[in-house]
Amino acid sequence: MNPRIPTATFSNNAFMERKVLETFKKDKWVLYLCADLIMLLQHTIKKILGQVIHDSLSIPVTEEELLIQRTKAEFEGDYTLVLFGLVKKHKLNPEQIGATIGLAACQKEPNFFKSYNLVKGFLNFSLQDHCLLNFLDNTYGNSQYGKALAHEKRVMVEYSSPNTNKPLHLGHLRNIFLGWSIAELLKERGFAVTKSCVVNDRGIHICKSMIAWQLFAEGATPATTGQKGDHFVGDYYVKFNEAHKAEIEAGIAAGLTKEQAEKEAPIMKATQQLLQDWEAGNQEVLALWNRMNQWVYEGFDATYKKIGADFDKTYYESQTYLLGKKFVEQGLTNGVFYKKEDGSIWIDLTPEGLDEKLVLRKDGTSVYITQDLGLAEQKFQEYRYEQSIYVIADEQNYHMKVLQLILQKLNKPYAKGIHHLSYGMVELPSGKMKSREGTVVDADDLITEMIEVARAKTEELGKVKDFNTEELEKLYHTLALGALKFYLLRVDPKKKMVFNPQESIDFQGFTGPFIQYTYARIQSILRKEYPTATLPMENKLEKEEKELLLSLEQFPSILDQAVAEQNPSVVATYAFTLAKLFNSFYTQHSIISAPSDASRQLRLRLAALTANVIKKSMALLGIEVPNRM
RNA sequence: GGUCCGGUAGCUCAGUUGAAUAGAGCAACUGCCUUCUAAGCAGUAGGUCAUUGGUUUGAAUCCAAUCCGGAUCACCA
Repeated sequence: MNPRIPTATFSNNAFMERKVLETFKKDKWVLYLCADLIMLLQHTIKKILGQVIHDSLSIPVTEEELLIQRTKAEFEGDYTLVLFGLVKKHKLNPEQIGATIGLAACQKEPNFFKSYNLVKGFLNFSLQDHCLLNFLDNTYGNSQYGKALAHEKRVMVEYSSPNTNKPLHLGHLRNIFLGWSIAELLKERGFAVTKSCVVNDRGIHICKSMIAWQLFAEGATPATTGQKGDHFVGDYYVKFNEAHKAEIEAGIAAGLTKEQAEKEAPIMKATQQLLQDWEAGNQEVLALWNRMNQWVYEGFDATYKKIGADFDKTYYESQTYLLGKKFVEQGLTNGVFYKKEDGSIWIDLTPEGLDEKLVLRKDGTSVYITQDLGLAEQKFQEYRYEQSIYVIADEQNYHMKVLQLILQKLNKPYAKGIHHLSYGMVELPSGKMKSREGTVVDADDLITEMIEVARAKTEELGKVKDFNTEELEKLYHTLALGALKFYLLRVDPKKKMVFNPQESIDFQGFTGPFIQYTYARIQSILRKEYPTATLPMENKLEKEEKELLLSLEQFPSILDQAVAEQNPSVVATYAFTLAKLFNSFYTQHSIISAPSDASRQLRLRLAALTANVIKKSMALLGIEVPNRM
């Protein structure tokens, strides 16, 4: 029989227990989280210590007031209560209350706390091994570990949202990996998620590609050239810019100013004409527009498939760009907007410290913000979301602020649920990527290069010589995308990052393949032997075993943290730390040849649970793990 | 100029709801494959946490000022 475990949170029923928390982290956006209380040791410790402090010192404390952290490696213990807060608030002596609390806690729950020690204001507790063994035995075979029960909170995550005039580049990849991962993290923690994509399929940019195609293609198509559709169309966008540049130079040579030359360039005038024809519904123009967009979509789909991105709903700007006009009428009637003499319509955001903002041009056409207003409404009508997350680069911080503010002023109930997941741009050592100057790192090219690197490394190591071609291709793909996705997701989204194409993405250290490798190693053991029988509770834990277990136990709260902060790098860092802990354990202790049956059962379970958690963590980042590599 | 974001080891980054001697990876150097996969492990070296002042028992973290870098403030999207 298992020893008694001293709180209700460890009972079987507690597995179903849920708690809804409100988390405010940095921004005012409210997020509801569900935490499975069963596994959270920290929570249990707080509960016990709160009671102990109340009983032994007659001080009422809330759990929020207690600061519990993992004990630093150089001190003895597992978890530490930091006493300074209590000491300050109640003007107490840390030596005295530390001793009192430590003693009382160990006496009250001897099956939970093994011992305590006091160093300055830090009260360190060691936990009884069997608490952790119990956790391990209950969890190791559970592939659902980390998953929260479903609840009714609906969230929409919009990401990718490309223009249709050029192929996806490295910046899109950061956006896509981020958006996809956040959506999966939300799902894992019980949210009902809709992944959406807004395709900017109309406007001057696509007309540029169209005009260049008309002028220079001589009827060529992706089919006749064998080129991927998005690249094909992107090439004409580049050709437009080359032609435009030449015409500008000619204009300047003829005595025009730069601005005049840009505007008056024949190819630019033709492009504007094309846009007007498009808006007027010119059949021929629409046919070409449809045809070229179709080429692009085929290209995008191939890339999405390759990187494992998917969407539940796609909005096309051509179908939604007029929606916002209703808003403008509404806002005019209730006085939120006002009309200037020339007929243009504005909103005054100066009371909020922003500027006056145009919402409708004097010719009655809508601007960028107008479209987004309409689309927000459309999304809400269709999905009744409580939160709507926009994964958009930080250059649009102002735009998103304005969008939310206008919706608030219009009293839209969904305004407060709008959240801009703002991420930093990916730059090159030479600075920003510029598609006009051809300095972008193309997504497809980059993936191809990564696959080559994966192939070279794998061949060099020669560990999978028995793999057939198909298995090898699959492995290279898994490793290449693992390296790339991890590279882009391991850093805080809001920080801009520099990508150096010269230094290829690593396969060692803090990387995807390092973690994949750890997983493959574990699988190699589990193929030989999978844990059976029962786990003897008299096992004494080695230092490395305990470290691993304490880390594994934190997994659900790591996921909550990632969701609350909207930050997959939290999961990436965790997965890396976990893999490192395992590798350290692995080199010091043999699993198959453990000193006893009891120990072997323990270590097999540790290996199995580590593999599960690694697999789940990586899956939430969109990264697959191989059984062998 | 207004607003916002950032500055931590040679490089890339963690740590920023204040807490023990500021941590990883890469690069450099030293060890470890006859034993479950060395894409690994163990170790050495590397820091004025941009600067200055303040709050505090305690500051990379909070406040103020300054310096540097970036974004944005379009009848572009």
